[in-house]
Amino acid sequence: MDEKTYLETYDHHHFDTPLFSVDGLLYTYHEQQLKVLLVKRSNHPDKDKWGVPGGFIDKQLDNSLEDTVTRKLKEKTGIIPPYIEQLKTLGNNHRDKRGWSVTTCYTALMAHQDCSANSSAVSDAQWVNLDDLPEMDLAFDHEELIQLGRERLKQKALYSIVPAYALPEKFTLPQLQHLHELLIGKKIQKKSFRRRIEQADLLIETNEKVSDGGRPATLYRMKNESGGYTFIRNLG
Amino acid sequence: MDEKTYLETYDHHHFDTPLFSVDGLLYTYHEQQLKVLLVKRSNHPDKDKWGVPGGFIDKQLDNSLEDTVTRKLKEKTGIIPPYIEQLKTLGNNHRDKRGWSVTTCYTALMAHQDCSANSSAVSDAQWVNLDDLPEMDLAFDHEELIQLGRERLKQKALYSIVPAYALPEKFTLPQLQHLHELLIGKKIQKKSFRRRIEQADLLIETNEKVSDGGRPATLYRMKNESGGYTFIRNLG
DNA sequence: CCAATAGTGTCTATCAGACATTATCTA
DNA sequence: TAGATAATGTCTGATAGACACTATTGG
Repeated sequence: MDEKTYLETYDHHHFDTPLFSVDGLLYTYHEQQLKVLLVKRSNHPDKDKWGVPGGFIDKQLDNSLEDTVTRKLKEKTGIIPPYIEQLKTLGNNHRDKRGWSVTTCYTALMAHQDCSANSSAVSDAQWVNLDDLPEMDLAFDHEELIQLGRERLKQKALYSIVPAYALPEKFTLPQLQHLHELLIGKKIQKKSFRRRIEQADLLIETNEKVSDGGRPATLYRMKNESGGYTFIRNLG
Repeated sequence: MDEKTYLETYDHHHFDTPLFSVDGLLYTYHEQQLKVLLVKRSNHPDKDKWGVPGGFIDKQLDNSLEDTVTRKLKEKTGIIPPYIEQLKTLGNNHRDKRGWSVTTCYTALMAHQDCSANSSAVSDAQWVNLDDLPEMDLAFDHEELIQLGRERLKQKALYSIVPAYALPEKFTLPQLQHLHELLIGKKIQKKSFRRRIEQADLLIETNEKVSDGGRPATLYRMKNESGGYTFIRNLG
């Protein structure tokens, strides 16, 4: 049989294909805490449990996996998060009651204020503090996935300023530093933190300042390419 | 409908599932060059072209994606490579003529000498120098995948000694350094390279030495946990 | 001896850690 | 002015880069 004939008679249902989904682990930083977006499942299995946004690819709508995760996250937040990166693909025969199942997970970051799920009209999506997850009995292995994403963010905090995407467009250095400290799990020397950011020229200083009870802090914006910058030496 | 009824009547063929495969990018170092294992495709599509080892999951044989890639690599090499790590999942509607297709790729390393594909009896698998790939017209997007894996290995070379898994069990520091230089694409200071490995106590010195025309070099073995060690400061 | 490769000594530059000091706001 | 928070100055320590030097083999 030549390839043309093969393709004409090909039916992908013949293959031993697992269930395949795409999940988006969307984190943000709000009120000094790290939060993740959860949605209430409206379908079986694990109906009515909370889980991360995600679902199946739509062969009509999506040209790539990135399209799928972007579409799913936009459905729940109203916007496309400014930072989306593939985390890991998990596949085995026990994570889903329906049998062999694969999920490709993405880590995403956005500002809390930019998310329409904050609206009181939305009841099937909410930001949840990561410390509160153990009591929530999430769907499938989603709690494990969220911890995996958090580990990745910790690494990012050690050698980049990617966590800044979890902040509003304009933010202060003390805010960013606190977020990094939260992710890394220990205090950072203020001087070290500022030095490396200044030397790598990653931020744009604005004229604005905001006060938090003491001397007002300068607001900064990220430069376009700063998310891709990696320091040659880690913090911690 | 309750969950029990749902699961009893569930048929995964109802879903808009893409084709899903697992690929193993297996690299090694031999005769001063970086090589990747290719196998000749025996089935459509892209029949008779060369590509990386991989295939579909087998719901009977595999409990996880790692099982799948391990099984596929063992089929072609005779052993399970000592280093296997997930690289990336690529999914879109144009990489496979059959339509929407997803592949989860793993990067793997092993010693050239340990691979039974070197046997003259094997004609459907071969190690190919990475520089020779452009002339080979590989199947699907496999050339791109191989470059992605190579990029990841370059990063590993900057902050770990993971590339050592591409060498025989016993190897010399000049061998390892040359492999790192190949991956990074530039010369490393001999002193810097040795210092960091010694300080982190990553290798076991053997009594044996091998000569390469000058003063014989000491053979070393990796410690068990050394693959997981990351330096806090990069080379380069 | 020389050529070749392995391995060390040592100086410098860079950058994170520590921590004291100064600056700028509000009450 | 006191209290709080932001931002800086400056010393130390760790470690990579540079490069000269010594060591050990074969011919």
